[in-house]
Amino acid sequence: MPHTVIEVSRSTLKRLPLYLHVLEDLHRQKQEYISCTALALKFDFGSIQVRKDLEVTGAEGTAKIGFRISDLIRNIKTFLGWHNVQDAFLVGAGNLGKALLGYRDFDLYGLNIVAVFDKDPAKIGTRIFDKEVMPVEKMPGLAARMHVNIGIVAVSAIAAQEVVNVMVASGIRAVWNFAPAPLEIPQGIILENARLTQSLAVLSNKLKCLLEEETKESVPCPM
Amino acid sequence: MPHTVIEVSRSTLKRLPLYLHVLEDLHRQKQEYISCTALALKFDFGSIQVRKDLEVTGAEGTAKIGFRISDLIRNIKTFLGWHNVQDAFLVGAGNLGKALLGYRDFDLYGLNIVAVFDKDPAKIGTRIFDKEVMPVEKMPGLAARMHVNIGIVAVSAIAAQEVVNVMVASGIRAVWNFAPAPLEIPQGIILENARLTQSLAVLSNKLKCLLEEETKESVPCPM
DNA sequence: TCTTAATCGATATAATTCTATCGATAAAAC
DNA sequence: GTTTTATCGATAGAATTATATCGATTAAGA
Ligand SMILES: NC(=O)c1ccc[n+]([C@@H]2O[C@H](COP(=O)([O-])OP(=O)(O)OC[C@H]3O[C@@H](n4cnc5c(N)ncnc54)[C@H](O)[C@@H]3O)[C@@H](O)[C@H]2O)c1
Ligand SMILES: NC(=O)c1ccc[n+]([C@@H]2O[C@H](COP(=O)([O-])OP(=O)(O)OC[C@H]3O[C@@H](n4cnc5c(N)ncnc54)[C@H](O)[C@@H]3O)[C@@H](O)[C@H]2O)c1
Repeated sequence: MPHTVIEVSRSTLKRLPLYLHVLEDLHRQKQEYISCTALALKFDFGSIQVRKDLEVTGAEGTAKIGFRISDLIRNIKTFLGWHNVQDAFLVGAGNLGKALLGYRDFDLYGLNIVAVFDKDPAKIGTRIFDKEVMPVEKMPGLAARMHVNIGIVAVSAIAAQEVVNVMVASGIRAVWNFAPAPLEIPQGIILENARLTQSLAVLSNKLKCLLEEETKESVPCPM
Repeated sequence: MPHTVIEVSRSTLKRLPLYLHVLEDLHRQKQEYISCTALALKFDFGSIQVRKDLEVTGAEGTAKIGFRISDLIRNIKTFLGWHNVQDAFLVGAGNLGKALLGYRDFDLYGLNIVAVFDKDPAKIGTRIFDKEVMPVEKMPGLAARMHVNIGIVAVSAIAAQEVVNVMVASGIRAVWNFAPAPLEIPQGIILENARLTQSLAVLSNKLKCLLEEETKESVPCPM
């Protein structure tokens, strides 16, 4: 029997953590069930969207009462791979790198930063959130030994490609990139860009439209 | 004559900063022109996509040689509203807040953080990247006086709604939210969520599929 | 017990977004 | 000077994604 490939859109994938956060909140408040209708109220999209998204995780609801929250949480986490926390290397102990190191909730999102690397001699050897900053040269050896699959790029754009190359050579399977540069990566390695500027671009454009609309009146701006 | 409303998709808006970064890089290297074909090589989508995106900014190219890079940069920045830098307030002087304060490139992206607020008495009065942390109570007065339109939320999820409410009451027009909580906001105010976990979710899911595919062989996983 | 109302699950339709095609144009090659 | 090639700009078509509809199901109320 041919195992049918379930197509999961990127959009759906990106909505799942939104649901998860709300669901964990409700779970802490001891609520047991929720309907798609109720869940959708928290967002600016509809209940059908929510139901369709939850469907891909294999969740099953009951008519009239909805879904069991604990089931949904488990299903979403399993679907995303967040039930098993993955170890990760972080390269770049700068402003952003420090923030990521200090983020307490990554374990909820399946991520555990186990080591930090930098190339600045002034930073190497110092400790940030109880982790020693190591020279990049140590990465290949450690990656193999510790079976680390995820590499986080938090260096300047100019250095990003070089860092990724080292990561790939070290056996890293997935790269989470915070630098604004487009990176080249061999086939079979996962690359995901976390670009703040994308989000900022949407905000800026909307604000520009809003402000323009106010000064010159009757300037149409799509919202 | 009816001014036709140009529909700009969110997807297009989010790709524009990607182009911008590459273009500014090429500009520094004194390259004068680029074709959509060449630009698209940097990304995992095609040249037609690039051309269609650039079109919305009003850019005009020349057959055989492509677009003048300086024109493209100007057009994109104008379209996003990044040619005029907007002042912004940041609330939450924690790990992430500090990283944002220390980010040198925001001026390139039309953003200038002019003040920082927190509610922790231990932090109030301290200086971070040469900016004094102020109590949240001071925001309403300052916002009106300084005509600040953008508010950045970098507090814990539990406090985010409360902070946004103060921002809105202070006359903030656009909110850039880093907390994972869904926020309620009145009609007419812009809300943009910068959620790292969305990006992480895509990465995690892909990695999970990759790893599963390896252990049990012949498990199909959509990529 | 029977009716009502809310919700799920599946299917169908609509909207959006991406990709391909083709003539026009401008530079380069011949 | 003519041909060739690369690219733009516009339009048409395909694919993807979001939304609506409808019967089935289950709990609650009459
Ligand atoms: N700070 C932010 O809020 C923010 C926001 C969005 C994007 N980013 C991006 O994240 C990246 C880091 O930003 P930042 O503000 O932390 O910069 P930063 O300058 O504070 O830190 C960069 C760190 O990377 C290290 N580094 C540079 N080249 C290296 C190399 N080849 N190998 C190892 N380490 C190297 C530096 O020594 C430094 O410690 C940049 O690409 C930036 O554009 C930052
Ligand atoms: N650190 C990261 O890398 C990271 C990544 C993704 C998302 N986030 C999100 O960003 C937010 C901040 O994260 P963080 O790591 O900086 O947390 P943090 O605890 O280091 O900082 C939070 C800051 O907000 C302040 N604060 C709390 N309630 C406040 C209120 N009502 N008014 C004013 N200030 C208040 C606290 O005093 C503290 O200084 C969180 O919602 C977190 O989920 C952080």
